[in-house]
Amino acid sequence: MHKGYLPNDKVFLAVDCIIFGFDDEDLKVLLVQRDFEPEKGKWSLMGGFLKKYETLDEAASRILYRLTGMHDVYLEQLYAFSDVDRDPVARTVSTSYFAIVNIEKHHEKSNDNFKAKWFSVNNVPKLIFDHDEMLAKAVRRLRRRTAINPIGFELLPEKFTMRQLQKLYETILDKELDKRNFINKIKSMDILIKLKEKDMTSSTKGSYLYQFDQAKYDEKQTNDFYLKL
Amino acid sequence: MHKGYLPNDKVFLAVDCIIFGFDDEDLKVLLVQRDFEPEKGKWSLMGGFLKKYETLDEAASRILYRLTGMHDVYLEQLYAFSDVDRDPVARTVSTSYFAIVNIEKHHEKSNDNFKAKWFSVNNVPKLIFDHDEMLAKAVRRLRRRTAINPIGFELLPEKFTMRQLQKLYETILDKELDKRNFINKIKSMDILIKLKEKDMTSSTKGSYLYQFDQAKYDEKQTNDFYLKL
DNA sequence: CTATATAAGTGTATTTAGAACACTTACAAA
DNA sequence: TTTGTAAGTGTTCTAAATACACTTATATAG
Repeated sequence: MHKGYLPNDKVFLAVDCIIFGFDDEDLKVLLVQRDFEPEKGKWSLMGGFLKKYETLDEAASRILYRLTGMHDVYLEQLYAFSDVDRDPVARTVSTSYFAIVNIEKHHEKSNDNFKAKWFSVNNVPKLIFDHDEMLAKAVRRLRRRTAINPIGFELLPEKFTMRQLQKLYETILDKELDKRNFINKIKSMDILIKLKEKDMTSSTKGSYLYQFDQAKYDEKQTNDFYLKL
Repeated sequence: MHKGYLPNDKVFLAVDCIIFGFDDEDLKVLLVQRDFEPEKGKWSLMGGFLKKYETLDEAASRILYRLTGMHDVYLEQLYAFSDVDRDPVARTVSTSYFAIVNIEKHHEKSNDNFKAKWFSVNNVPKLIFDHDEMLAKAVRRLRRRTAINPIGFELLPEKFTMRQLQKLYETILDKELDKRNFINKIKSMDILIKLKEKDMTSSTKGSYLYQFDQAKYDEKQTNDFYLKL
């Protein structure tokens, strides 16, 4: 064996996913109830082990797909957690990823093999191991990301109203925003398409629906533009 | 063994350190010349393997101390790199850390067991494995960090002039800053102590020396304040 | 059919923060 | 005593962020 590569130093490398969604009311996180020991019955993030022939990104995708049936989801590496005793079974380092998924789409495809449930991030049960810490870190990262890069669109249905979008940002950032200022800022980004259709469920007057313009967004991405709220 | 914990899934977990310094001219990075295979003789980041009974942070500290003899250095976890073939010897995932050290202090304590050398970040040799990518990511992170949090003070001697500080920021951010605007912004942060002493080396007039006020800084840290340049 | 209630939609004025800009000063060396 | 060098210092202009209030469309209840 080569210098330094001592088989005894090998450890388990896990991947845990913090999966965010939004339901017009709350920012939610998808948790699973463990059906195996240790901590059977407790709530936890969806996780798994890194396989020999995949990258961490691939492992995160695989784990996410296994639970939600969804591909092409926004996924971002968050942080590697490595407390020596974080996992009581064996020395395991876990690299956490956060994902942003559309709850509607998720409900169509969800995998019933897992006992999974959406929880409001403000009302999450005690999680196993250091998963609370992971979740807290993910929420902070999501807030910062959202303030820089409009990734939040992933959380909305394909067609949405300005008020839904505003509600989403208010929920993520956990602060109230002014309606007019918000609309102006969003319009100035120029990445939305205003549709002729109206959504009539929220008011008698009805409110216009918008669509995210992926092409324009990609175009702008190159010269780093950003949104500050 | 418990469900999912398959010994065959264990991997090596390395830690690589991107060590930044500043010498009044350039932003520098400390590299080591490998004296063992593979890639013997090539330049690389200082690295090592995670031991069974330490966290990643502890491993990074240990590795940094081994090379520089320095404790209490700014260290931040950067990113976990996991390409399947990134290390030709064995499947190894590497968590990278970036460190900010004071070059002067380093020179006093440096460990001669390693062939280490400071390189300007703009003029770095080809590195082994994916270390180029790690370095590039670290530079980006350092830029963003510096624009938010005044961590750059770690790179300066204990007493420094405004022009040195400005030069440092210009170097990190890779753009020129206006002298007066810079001073105003720094002063408005109120985390520096202006000394009676002057530094006479840079000009005939001499320029006042400043000191970083750790106490005031810590105080402000709580309510997240930041610096935008 | 008229009145009422509800959420949507819209523009301007004020404040604040960022950027641009040039001359004077202290001192050493010629 | 003159000259050269880097330090030090405020104000104006511009752009961005914020604060703020009334009108409109339409369904429903009286």
